Amino acid sequence: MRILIVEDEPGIFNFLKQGLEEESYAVDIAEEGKKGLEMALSGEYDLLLLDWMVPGVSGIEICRQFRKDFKDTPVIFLTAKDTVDETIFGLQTGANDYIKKPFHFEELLERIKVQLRPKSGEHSVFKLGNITLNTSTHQVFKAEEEIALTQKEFALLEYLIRNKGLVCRRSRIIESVWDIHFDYNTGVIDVFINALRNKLKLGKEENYIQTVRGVGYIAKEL
Amino acid sequence: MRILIVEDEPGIFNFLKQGLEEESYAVDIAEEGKKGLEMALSGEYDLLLLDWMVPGVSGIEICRQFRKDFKDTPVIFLTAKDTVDETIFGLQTGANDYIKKPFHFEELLERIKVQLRPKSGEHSVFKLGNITLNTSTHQVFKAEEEIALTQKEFALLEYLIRNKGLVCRRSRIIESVWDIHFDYNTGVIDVFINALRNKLKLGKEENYIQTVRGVGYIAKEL
DNA sequence: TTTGCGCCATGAGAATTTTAATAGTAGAAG
DNA sequence: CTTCTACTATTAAAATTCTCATGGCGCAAA
Repeated sequence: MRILIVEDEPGIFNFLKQGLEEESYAVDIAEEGKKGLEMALSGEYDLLLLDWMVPGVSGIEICRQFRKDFKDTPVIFLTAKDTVDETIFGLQTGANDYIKKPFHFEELLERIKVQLRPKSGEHSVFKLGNITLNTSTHQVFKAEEEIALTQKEFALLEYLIRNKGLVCRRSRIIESVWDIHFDYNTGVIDVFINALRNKLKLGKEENYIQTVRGVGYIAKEL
Repeated sequence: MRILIVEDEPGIFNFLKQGLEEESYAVDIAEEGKKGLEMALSGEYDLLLLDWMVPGVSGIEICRQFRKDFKDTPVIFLTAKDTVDETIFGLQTGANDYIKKPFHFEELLERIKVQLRPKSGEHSVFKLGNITLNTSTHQVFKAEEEIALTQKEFALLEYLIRNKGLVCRRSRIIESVWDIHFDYNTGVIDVFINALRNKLKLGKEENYIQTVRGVGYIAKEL
């Protein structure tokens, strides 16, 4: 999932960029309104985080322009406490949510997830090369052949495919798939990656799940 | 967790009540403003859901009065689309969030969870009789003795204790602890309840985890 | 190119989790 | 009070998941 942040304060956008990237979002920054609008209109993004007060074109103007072309992409405003009442105007121009500064990162994350959920929920079928994964039936196919996977194997594959093309860090995999948030020190991931590669018969020609040395794994088309 | 809904339309409050109770919240309804304020001020609730347009004392007035005594209890407004701009005024008077009608139940649920999270996060130690469960160290004690539990055993016990005093339906347990949201047809819960009762040595005198025939289980003080 | 280090792959065994079968029990019906 | 039925308790075995040890391999430095 790609997120565009339009925000001029480095303290804030660096904090956001780092945090969101750790959550496996792909993040771009625009420090100024005109550039932000231009990037937003490129259509590359799944969600916009707009600062209310940004130099150049205002956040609300970006939102309005953006909405002309993109009716479904969620927009969240970051607003200072004392401009909350203006922000409501932003909501009327098509923003989906706003969050008051200072905010807890966790809360922002929740709101982002809420906004992105309906869209990702629509698609219950994901593809990776000739592999098809269906989250509603919990089935996996390699070409025409159904592959029987266990719960954890399925969950791991789903995580990798949902983040197709993005490097998945071990720590993030452990958190998302195993729900372990504390002293992480285990080799389970390797074992299950191994199991997936075997069951899916991924040889050298079909190396869809690649190792990223020192970091984790990545699922990608060849 | 106890939630008070102040809302006059039966169609809405019944829908909310049922949905939230399925999520193991305890829900009360006030169909009218004066009664709603009175109930809110009783201090029994962990969260308020206020309709903006409610007969008698207005939602915003309830919120303002309530805030005088309860600084930390979250308040969420349910607002019709065409009164959004007034709602901002509600946010300024101390509401924590609002949601536009018509809304997706899932989204409301997320927002409720967000608001309740910080409070429940504060406490990492839960008690049930002489049993102590610590979520940050992942330890469980029966009186002074530490009891070694496996992951699933711990998760199940945590779920039961977090919902202490409330009946936990099998379907909810399966969803929360096992993360299974589809055709549920298994006897795992029974097996793990059994394991917990054994490990915690719950005899007839210390029947902290009781069976609710046909529904599920309940953890309660004696 | 060779060496050395550290990370990853792999396989086997241990522990946990799940299934499935049987026995037991509460509550309804007769 | 007895019987029947449906649900729960308990146990053992099967399946999955996890740990651990060993060997292999990539990458960097010499």
